[in-house]
Amino acid sequence: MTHEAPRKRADARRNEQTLLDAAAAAFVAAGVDAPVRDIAARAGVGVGTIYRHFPTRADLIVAVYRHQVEACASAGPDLLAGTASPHAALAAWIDLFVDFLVTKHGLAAALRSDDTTFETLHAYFIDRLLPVCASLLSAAVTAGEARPDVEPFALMYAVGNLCIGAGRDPRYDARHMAQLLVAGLRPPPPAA
Amino acid sequence: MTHEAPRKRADARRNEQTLLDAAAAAFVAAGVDAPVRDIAARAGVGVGTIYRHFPTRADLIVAVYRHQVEACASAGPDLLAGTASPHAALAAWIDLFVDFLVTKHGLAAALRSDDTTFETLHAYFIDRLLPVCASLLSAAVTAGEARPDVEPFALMYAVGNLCIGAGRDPRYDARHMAQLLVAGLRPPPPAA
Amino acid sequence: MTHEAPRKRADARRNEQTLLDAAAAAFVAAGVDAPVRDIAARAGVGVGTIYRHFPTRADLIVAVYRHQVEACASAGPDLLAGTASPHAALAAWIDLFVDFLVTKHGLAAALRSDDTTFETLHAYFIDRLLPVCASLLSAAVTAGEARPDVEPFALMYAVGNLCIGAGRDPRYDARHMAQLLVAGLRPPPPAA
Amino acid sequence: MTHEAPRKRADARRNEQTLLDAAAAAFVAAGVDAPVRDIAARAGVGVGTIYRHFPTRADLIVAVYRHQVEACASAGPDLLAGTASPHAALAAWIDLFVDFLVTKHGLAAALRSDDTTFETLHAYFIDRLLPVCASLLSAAVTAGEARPDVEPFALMYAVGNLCIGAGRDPRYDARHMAQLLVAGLRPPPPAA
DNA sequence: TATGAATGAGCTTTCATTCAT
DNA sequence: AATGAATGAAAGCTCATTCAT
Repeated sequence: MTHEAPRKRADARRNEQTLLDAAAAAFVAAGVDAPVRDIAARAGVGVGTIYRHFPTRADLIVAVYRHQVEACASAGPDLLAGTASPHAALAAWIDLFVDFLVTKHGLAAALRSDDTTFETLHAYFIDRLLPVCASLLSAAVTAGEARPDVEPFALMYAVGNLCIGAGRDPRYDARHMAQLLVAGLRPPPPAA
Repeated sequence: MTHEAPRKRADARRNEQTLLDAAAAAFVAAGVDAPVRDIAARAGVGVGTIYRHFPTRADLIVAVYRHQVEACASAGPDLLAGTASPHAALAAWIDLFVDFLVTKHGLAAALRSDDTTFETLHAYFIDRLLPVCASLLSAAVTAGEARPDVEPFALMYAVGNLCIGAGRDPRYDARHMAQLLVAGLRPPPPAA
Repeated sequence: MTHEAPRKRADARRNEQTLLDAAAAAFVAAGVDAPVRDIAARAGVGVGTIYRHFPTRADLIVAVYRHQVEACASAGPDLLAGTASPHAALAAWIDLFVDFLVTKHGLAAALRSDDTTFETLHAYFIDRLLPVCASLLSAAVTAGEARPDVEPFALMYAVGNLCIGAGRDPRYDARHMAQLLVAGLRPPPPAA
Repeated sequence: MTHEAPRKRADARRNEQTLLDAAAAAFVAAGVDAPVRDIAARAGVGVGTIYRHFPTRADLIVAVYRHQVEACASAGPDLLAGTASPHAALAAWIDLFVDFLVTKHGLAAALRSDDTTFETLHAYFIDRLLPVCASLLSAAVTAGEARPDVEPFALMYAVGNLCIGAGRDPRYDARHMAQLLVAGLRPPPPAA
C-alpha cells in the first residue's frame, strides 16, 4: 500500500534472483557443492549475503531448483489425464523426472549423500514429488499395468539413483535404464 | 634358513590384514574417502604405514574389496551352468553383485564419484566384472530372454547405481529394485 | 561516505603490515621458508589470512623486502652523481646492497636456493637492481677504473653470495669481503 | 695376524665404500641432503646400515669428500714451493678449492647452512683447509703481495660462499669471481 | 543489510629416525 | 650386523563459516 515496502521487496527479490542464477551457473560448472565463494563471486556479492538468504546449502539448492521441481510435480496429473494408459503416463513422468535430474550435475548424488546438510533437500523432493509418483503408480496398479508390490518411495529413490553420474560416461544412458525399470514394473505374464 | 624369511613376511601379511580390516571399517563408517589418519588410527598404526603398503588410495580400496570382487566374478560361469535359464542365471548373479555392494557402505557411491582417485577403482570393477555380466546377458539374449538393446556396461552401471545409499532408508530395497530392472530386460510381449 | 571505504582499507593495511612484520621476523629466525603456520602464529592470525594476502610465498617475500630493495635501487644514480669517482660510487653502492642483505638473515641464501618458490624473488631482485649495478659498473669501466670483462649479473650474484651466513660468525665480515671483490675489479697495473 | 679379523675388516671396508659411492651419486643427483632412503636404495642396503656407519649426515658427507679435501690440503705446500710467486700460489690453490666445491652440488650451501647437522662438516673443512690457506696467505703478505688485513678464515669463508649455486646459472662463473677476490687481496698501489 | 577478512579444522604427503626381527 | 617396517612430526593448502565494520 505504501510505496516503500513493495519497492524494497522488489529489490530484494531481484537480488535473490541474481543469487539463484549465480548458484545455478556454479552448480552446472562445479556440481551442487560448488564452493560458496564461487557462487558469491559469480553473483558479485559477499559470501555473507548468501548465508543471509540461504542459511544452509540445502536451502540454496532447493531454491535454485524449486521451479523445475514444481513443474515436474504439476505435470503428473496432466500426464495421467492425457496419456493412453496409466503405465504410459508413469513412464512419461519418469522420463520428465530423469530429464530434470540428469541435467543438474551432481544433484542426484547430493540426494543420496549422507551429509546431513542434504537431508532437507531430500525431504523437499520427497514432499513434492512422492505424492505425484504415488498417484501415477497407483493408477497403473489399479489398471493392472503394474505390480502392486512396489512402493512409490522405492521407485523414486531408484530412479533418482539411476541418474547419478549420468552424462559422465557416454555408454550409460540414464533415461534408457529408467525405462527398463518402469518396464519391469509390469506384472509378469501368468506362467502359463 | 627357510624359517627366517617367511616369518617376516607372515608378520607383514598379518599387519596388512589389520590395515585392510581397519580400512574396511573406516570405509563403512565414513565412505571410501575416509581420512587416511582415521584408517591409521583404527589400525593402530602411523599414517606412514598406510602409504608404505598402499601408495595410492585406489590401491587400498582395491585391496580391501579384491576378494569379494573375485568371488563375484567367478560365480558367473557357475550360475550360468547351474541355473534353469540364462535369464534366471543373470538375475541370480545380479543378486550376488547387489548383495556385495549394499554391504559395502559407500562403495557404490565411490564408484560413481568423479574424484579421479577412484578412476582406478572403477576400472578394476569394470575389468573384472564386466566380462562376466556380458556373458550372462549375452546368453539371455541368445535364449530370447532379454532384449538385445541393452549393453552390459549400462546394466552394470545401473545396478551399481541402484545400490547407492542402500541400507540408509528401510523403505528402499536395492535388491528388489535391481530385480525389477532385470525383469525389465525381458523382451516386451508381442503387442498381440 | 568518503569515510567508510577508507576505514576498512586502513584496517586491512594495518593488518597487512602486521603480517609483513611477522613474516620478516620469521624470516630472520628461520629463513624465508619459515613455515606458514609460524608466520601466522607470530602475526596472531590464521594461516588463511596469510594465503589471502599473499597467495604464494614469493609474494610474501617480495612484499617484505620491497621497500628496501627500492631504496637500494634509487640510491644508485645519486651515488654516481655525488661521488668522486665511478669506482668509488660502485663501491659505495655495493656497501649499501651488502648492508641490506646482511641484515636480512636468510635472504641471501634464499636468493640462491634452487627451490622454485624463490624464482620470482630472484627475478625481482635482478629486475630492480641489476640495471642499477650495470650503470655503475659501466661508468667505472668507461673511466678506466674497472676491467671490462666482468658482467654486472655476475658481480651482483657474487656479492649476494658473499652475504650468505654473514652475522653467524664474527670472524666473517661480508662487507669487507665485498669491498675486496670491488677492489679486485680495478684493472691490473701494467706489468712494468 | 689372524686371518679372521683382517678379512672382516676388508669386507667392512668394501661395504662402506659401496655406501660412499652411493652417497656420492645421490649427492650429485639431489644435493647433499638427498633423502637417506635414496642413498640406501642406491647402495642396495637398508637405511639402518647407513645410520650404523654414519650416525649423522655430516659424518657421511665428510667421509664422501675426505679424499678430495685431503688432496686439496696437501696441494697447498706443493703450490707454494713450485709457483713463481706466493700470490700466484694462493690464486692457484683457491682455484683448486673452487673447482672442488663447484662440482659438489649443494656442498657449498651446506657449509653455510645453519642446520646444526652441518656444524661438524663446517668444522672439518676449517680444520683441514684453514691452515693451508693461512700459510699461503701469510706467504703472500710477507712477500708484499697481499694486504695484511685479511684473515684466512674470512677468505676461505668468502670463497666458499662464492661457490654457492655455481653451475645453476651460466652467467655466473664462480672461479672468475674467486679470482677477482684474490686480485683484490693485492695491496692498493700507493696513492701517488 | 551487505561485505569480505579472518579463522582454523582438516586433509594429504614426505621423510628422518628408531627398533624389532 | 643388517634390514626395512613403522612411526609421527611437519608442512602446505582449501574452504565452510563467523563476525566486525
